[in-house]
Amino acid sequence: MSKLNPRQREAVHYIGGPLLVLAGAGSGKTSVITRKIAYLVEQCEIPARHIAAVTFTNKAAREMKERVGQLLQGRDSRGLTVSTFHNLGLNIIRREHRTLGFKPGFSIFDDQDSKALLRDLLLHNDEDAEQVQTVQHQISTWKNDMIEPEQALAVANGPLEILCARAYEAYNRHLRAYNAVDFDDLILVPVRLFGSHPEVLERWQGRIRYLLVDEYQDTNLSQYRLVRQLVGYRGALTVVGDDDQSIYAWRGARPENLAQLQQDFPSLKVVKLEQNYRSTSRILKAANTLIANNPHVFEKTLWSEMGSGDPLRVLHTRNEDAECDRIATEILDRHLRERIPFRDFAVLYRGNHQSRMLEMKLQSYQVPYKISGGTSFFARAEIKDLMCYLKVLVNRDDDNAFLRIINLPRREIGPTTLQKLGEYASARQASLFDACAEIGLEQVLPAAAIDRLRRFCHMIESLYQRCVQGDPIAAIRELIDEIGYEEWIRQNSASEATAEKRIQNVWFLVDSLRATLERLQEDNPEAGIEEAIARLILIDLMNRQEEEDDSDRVQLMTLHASKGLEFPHVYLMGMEEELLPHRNSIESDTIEEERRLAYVGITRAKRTLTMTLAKKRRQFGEEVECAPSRFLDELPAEDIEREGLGDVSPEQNRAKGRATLSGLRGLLDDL
DNA sequence: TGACGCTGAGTTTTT
DNA sequence: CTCAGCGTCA
Repeated sequence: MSKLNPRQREAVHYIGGPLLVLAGAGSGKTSVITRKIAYLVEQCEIPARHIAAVTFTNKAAREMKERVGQLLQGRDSRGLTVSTFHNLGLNIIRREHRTLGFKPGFSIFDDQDSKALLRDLLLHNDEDAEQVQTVQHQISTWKNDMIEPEQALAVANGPLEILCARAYEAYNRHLRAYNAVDFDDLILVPVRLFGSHPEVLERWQGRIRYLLVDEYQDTNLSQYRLVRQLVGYRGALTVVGDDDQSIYAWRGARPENLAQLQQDFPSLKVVKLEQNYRSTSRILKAANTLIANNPHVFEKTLWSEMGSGDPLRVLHTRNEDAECDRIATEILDRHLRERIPFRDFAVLYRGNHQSRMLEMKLQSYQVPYKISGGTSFFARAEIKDLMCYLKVLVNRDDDNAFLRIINLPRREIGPTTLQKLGEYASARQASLFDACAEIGLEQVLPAAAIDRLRRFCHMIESLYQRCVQGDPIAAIRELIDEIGYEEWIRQNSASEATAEKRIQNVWFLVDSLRATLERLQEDNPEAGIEEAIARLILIDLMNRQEEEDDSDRVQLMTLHASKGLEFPHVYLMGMEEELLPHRNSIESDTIEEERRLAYVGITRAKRTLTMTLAKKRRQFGEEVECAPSRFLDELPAEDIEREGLGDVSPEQNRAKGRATLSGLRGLLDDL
């Protein structure tokens, strides 16, 4: 992809003012962003350190960085910022922590941490902790909408919202006390800082002289504000996005931010990328006609030069068993007959639960597959444990992390001791860690308990000393040995094999920490273990592990997870009312986002697309009749082959899959 | 601490 | 139906 098409070139070369690039699926938007960065550095002579590109995921940032590095080949890319919104926010908070009143080495609360904190707070107020999830979600929504606790309380409607608003206030107060921020704060705190300290904002505006934003349709209100603040009125901005691929409104994304740009910048230039380099024209035609049913601010029609390709197929099956069986046998068949590698197939679905039956079928036919999604690296218990040790190491006020590891491995410190300690600490306005050292504690706890607590604190303290004075990575390795963590994992694992895997994860984390620290020190020799740990909290190591594992497997994932990816052969299962337009979306009348979800699924396919649906489905124990998805009626009938409807009975249809399978035996014998 | 049984929910998910 | 989360009991 060394040649840019005229539209792409226009998007790369236009630097006269704010630019919106409407990049259809598969139109080479990453090329445009990376080429534009290179262009800015080489042709416009903007030093790389004054350019920032912002993405949503670590993976996207990493890929972009790599591609820019290739383009600039040794030329000066030093100081270039390519990061996620959250990472950028983290950097801003770190640099400005003094102004913000944070102690250095603050903690970042992830989803589970904040849930735990909320549960605590709700229980304290005698509220039932049933609705932690709801409360957490509401607080996150408020934060993304930039609503402060007081405002929330003022606007709150009904007892539930009042409860949420109160919890919000307490939650924020406690975060402060822990010297911690949550994920939403990583954006929100910088925005507030810039709002109240123009001189700080000016400094950052001077540093970021050109800003590029990817996936702009996914920005929420606070991210949008951050972009606008950083850009100021200079308008040195390129945003890339696609309103038709906005599928995250349910978590605060505001696709209308795309249209909003025209009001913010009357001089906005719009470039549409409509040539698709991925799919056959039949697939694109289907995508175009489907999405034409949504209202649009910017019209766009994808086209390609990849030839018309095979018709799309819609397979009607008797039930979900037949549906999954058909997909599994057909993939196996095409793999053997047409020599298509397994990795060229993807099966996409709306909800994670849909993968279960399919997995069983794939296993029974011995088709190798890989599921993306599921528990991420950082959600694994052993990684959380170790991360909490690291968190306490850099921020002893992080009571949450403290509580997780104080008795792990077992140190004979039970709930009663911790409760007493907690009461003492909160009366003294001290963190749990600091409270352990206080003389007054001897009034409330037996000497033996205090001794055990202090032994723990002392261990952390001496570890910290070793980190600062000597080799921090070596010190952390020693710590893991010292606490007998490997032993503990072995005792608490179901099998020897899983224990080994978990131990490997632990050492992998330590090694990642080492690598992160080294990388940070390249830019800034002053960087210490604190920075590396904070950075690590944000890095999704899972992705890196996955990259290494590029074995030949069928890919299974949700439609959401498939965004940005492409596969030669795509199966889109569960094309039914209540499933693809999901039931909740039908009820809440948010069909348009569901349609975009279907659009995303269709546009993942390069060569063939097969959609499947079942007539009946077991749901919550009972059999339910399923209606075909309305989206099927919105596809061009002339490009679609239907199977299992009318001319072929469901039984014959099922037999069809089987027949090919038995034919495979012969093929196998030939090999 | 660990095993068992009850209850209730049951989209999508990144940072 | 299936699984997580919780509480109870030995």
